[in-house]
Amino acid sequence: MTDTRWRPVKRTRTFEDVLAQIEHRIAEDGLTAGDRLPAERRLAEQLGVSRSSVREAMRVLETLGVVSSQAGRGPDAGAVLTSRPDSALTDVLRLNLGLATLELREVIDTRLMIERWAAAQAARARAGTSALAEALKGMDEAGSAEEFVEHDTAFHCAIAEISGNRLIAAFMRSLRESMSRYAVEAVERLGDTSGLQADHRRILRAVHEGDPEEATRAVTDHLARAYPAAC
Amino acid sequence: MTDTRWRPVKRTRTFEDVLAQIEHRIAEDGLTAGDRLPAERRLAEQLGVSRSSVREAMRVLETLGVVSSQAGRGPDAGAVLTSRPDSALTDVLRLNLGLATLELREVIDTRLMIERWAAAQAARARAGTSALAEALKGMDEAGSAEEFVEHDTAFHCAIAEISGNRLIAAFMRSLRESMSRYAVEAVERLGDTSGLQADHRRILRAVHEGDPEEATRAVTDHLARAYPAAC
DNA sequence: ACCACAATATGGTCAGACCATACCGAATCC
DNA sequence: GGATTCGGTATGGTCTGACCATATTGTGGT
Repeated sequence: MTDTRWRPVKRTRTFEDVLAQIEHRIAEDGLTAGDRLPAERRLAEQLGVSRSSVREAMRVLETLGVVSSQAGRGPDAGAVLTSRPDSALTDVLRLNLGLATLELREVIDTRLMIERWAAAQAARARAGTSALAEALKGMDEAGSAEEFVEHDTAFHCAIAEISGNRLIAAFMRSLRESMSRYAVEAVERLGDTSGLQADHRRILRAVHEGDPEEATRAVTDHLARAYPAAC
Repeated sequence: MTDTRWRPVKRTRTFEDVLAQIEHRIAEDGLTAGDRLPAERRLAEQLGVSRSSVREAMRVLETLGVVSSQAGRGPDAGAVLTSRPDSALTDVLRLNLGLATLELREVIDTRLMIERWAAAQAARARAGTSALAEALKGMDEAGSAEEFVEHDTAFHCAIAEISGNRLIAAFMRSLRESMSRYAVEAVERLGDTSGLQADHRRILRAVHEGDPEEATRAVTDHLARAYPAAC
């Protein structure tokens, strides 16, 4: 008991230090999307760590959707700061769904919350309903459940885009992607999609005419039809 | 042109293959939180790749909140499957806010959406208002803006917990954490917190009495007071 | 039975090498 | 002079092998 000193319970791993340094530098230097980070070897030298640790930090940043790495030479090469929260959110949701720690019910409720909000906002914005009409046409012409769901996703994501909130739009896309498997199953179980299409047309009309309350109601009814067990 | 064959535009990096394999195995074997993954060296051998690639994949999985690595030996050592979407969501939001690609307005609107939903659900659940009362007391006794915000966060997160939806609760926590800096600024700018506390008491009353509509209104008014510019 | 200590399995880190990619620039050819 | 070709070079991607830190497990002595 003479030489063993207590240490902080949680030691920080090297790559975590690197992460903190990089994030600090981003805040300090006011770096934004498009700016380049130093090369891995250079960063390793600057921080006095091995390249492996820098690389692990890069993987984390890439996973979080804030850097994009590109080999080669020139202005586009190296680690460039970006901002793609989509894939990160999607991965988080998909993997946690796969581990069965989130129940489908929770995801569907979340989706309902977002769709209601987005539809109301879109009705207030009253812009760009052409994307909605196009998705509607795609669903009409769909030959399989997968194809139908694909355009259905486009329809609902377009509403979120129109709402103007990129965070919510990204979250919407992630939710749809992570549960696309279940959506296909739901459509197949339903068989007939004419009811869903009637709902879609009602939503489109409400958005086009700028009626937030009706849009909210329409979306609520739509999801109640799509997921009868959960709602 | 005799031997150079075209390759798919996007080559997959080794660690991405490893990720896919692991995710596939999770789905295939029905692994859930608590189960262990093979050791890094063993996994590398099984998949025929280097340990570095396996480690980079582990970093990604850890970032996404689905594995937790522990050195040493025994049943708790190694890579264990978990499910902690919180830190992953928080990091995604915080870093993307830091890159100024998400505007504060978008985050606040998202928060408003979630809080309205959560308050209504909590009022329907009518359970566990003791955590709310405790947070309220903490805010009363707070000596600084930081301390006030800390208990304020606890209050609002508790509402999300009561709602019973873990995904939305996790998202709420992440939103609060990633914008805690701005919350402190807002409280300091406001100076007097008595108005906020009156709002909190009104929210608590609505939840306790099981009045979803009043809870929604109370939350809306509260956030309008907290972020006057954004609402 | 207990305790001290070695063995071992695990993640964490490092150094150095080599490959693949893509730009840059100089040499070459027309 | 302009276009083309080809080597140089900076970058990320991968591998190997070693060593360290940590924590359990086994073993031997008391």
